[in-house]
Amino acid sequence: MLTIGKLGAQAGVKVPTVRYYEQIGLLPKADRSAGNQRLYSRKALERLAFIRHARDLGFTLEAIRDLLSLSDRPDQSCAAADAIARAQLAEVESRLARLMALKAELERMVVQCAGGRIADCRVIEVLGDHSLCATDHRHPEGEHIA
Amino acid sequence: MLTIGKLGAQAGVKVPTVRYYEQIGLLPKADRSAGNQRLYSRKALERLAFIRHARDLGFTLEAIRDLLSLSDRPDQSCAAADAIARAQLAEVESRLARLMALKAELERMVVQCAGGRIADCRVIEVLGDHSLCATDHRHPEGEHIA
DNA sequence: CTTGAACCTATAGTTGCTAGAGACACTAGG
DNA sequence: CCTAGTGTCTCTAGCAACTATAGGTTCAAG
Repeated sequence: MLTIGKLGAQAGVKVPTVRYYEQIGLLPKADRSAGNQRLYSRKALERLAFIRHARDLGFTLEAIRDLLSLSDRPDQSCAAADAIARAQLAEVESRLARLMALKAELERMVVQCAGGRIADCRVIEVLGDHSLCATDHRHPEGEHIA
Repeated sequence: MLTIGKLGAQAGVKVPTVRYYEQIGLLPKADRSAGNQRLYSRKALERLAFIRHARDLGFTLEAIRDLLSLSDRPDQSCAAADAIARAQLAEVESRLARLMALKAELERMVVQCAGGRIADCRVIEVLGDHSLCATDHRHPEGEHIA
């Protein structure tokens, strides 16, 4: 049995975050010691590592909740898990495309700032004029960059 | 003079967001009509477009606050603006690198899910085992991961 | 003149944590 | 056995950057 500190260290998750995951029901309520301290099994560590890894991959806690509930019923088709991962992949690809465009624009901005005065600064100028922008900045559903 | 709705529409910013920007001091307090409704000049529209564009580029509101205060004093060196833009570029490049790694891993996950049962699902499996992960997940600041 | 859209304020909710206060529990050394 | 120093407990509040809701007012069109 692990205390919350060891658990967090082994999973790479901070202690308050573990308690937070319990609070929102992503982790089950932990068993307690005689002195009311949380105790975790190896299984709990695996579950937490799963969460940690999925977070690293950019899954939302909601998606992770779904994946966890799927993995709790291992006899069903994995189509649902696949769908979640595919959606996540699409998300990542779109973020990637946007970021590459942004990188190009930022590079243009930075290159053109040659130590002049602000009045001539491309950084300010480019930011002030959307029409100079090569990127497509339409936001179909009011969503922003993560 | 524009009402808040027209302003928002022209800048591509939602009305509550405009009010929020005023509240946190990113936009100056707007003039009001006889009936207490906000009225905006062309200049205010430009300022808002600047903010919108910078947000699209991933600048934080704090960075934007700095850029705006710079652009209010156009006689100074643009070194500061350049520094902000360069920091932003570095941010974007690092996010880009991470996202590309994530994309590779997600693709691996998705490809390997061939319509089997969850028990064999790579999506779940890969998420459960950090060691299968190609990505570098080290945490630079004194975090001990076993 | 009336309807309905757009506006107003104020407050609370969102996501995914993080930080603080003040109190209790456990462990190692003397 | 005592004490010091961690680690843990609960609870509350805060962060970014909005978004949503409630309940009211103003404005422009028909």
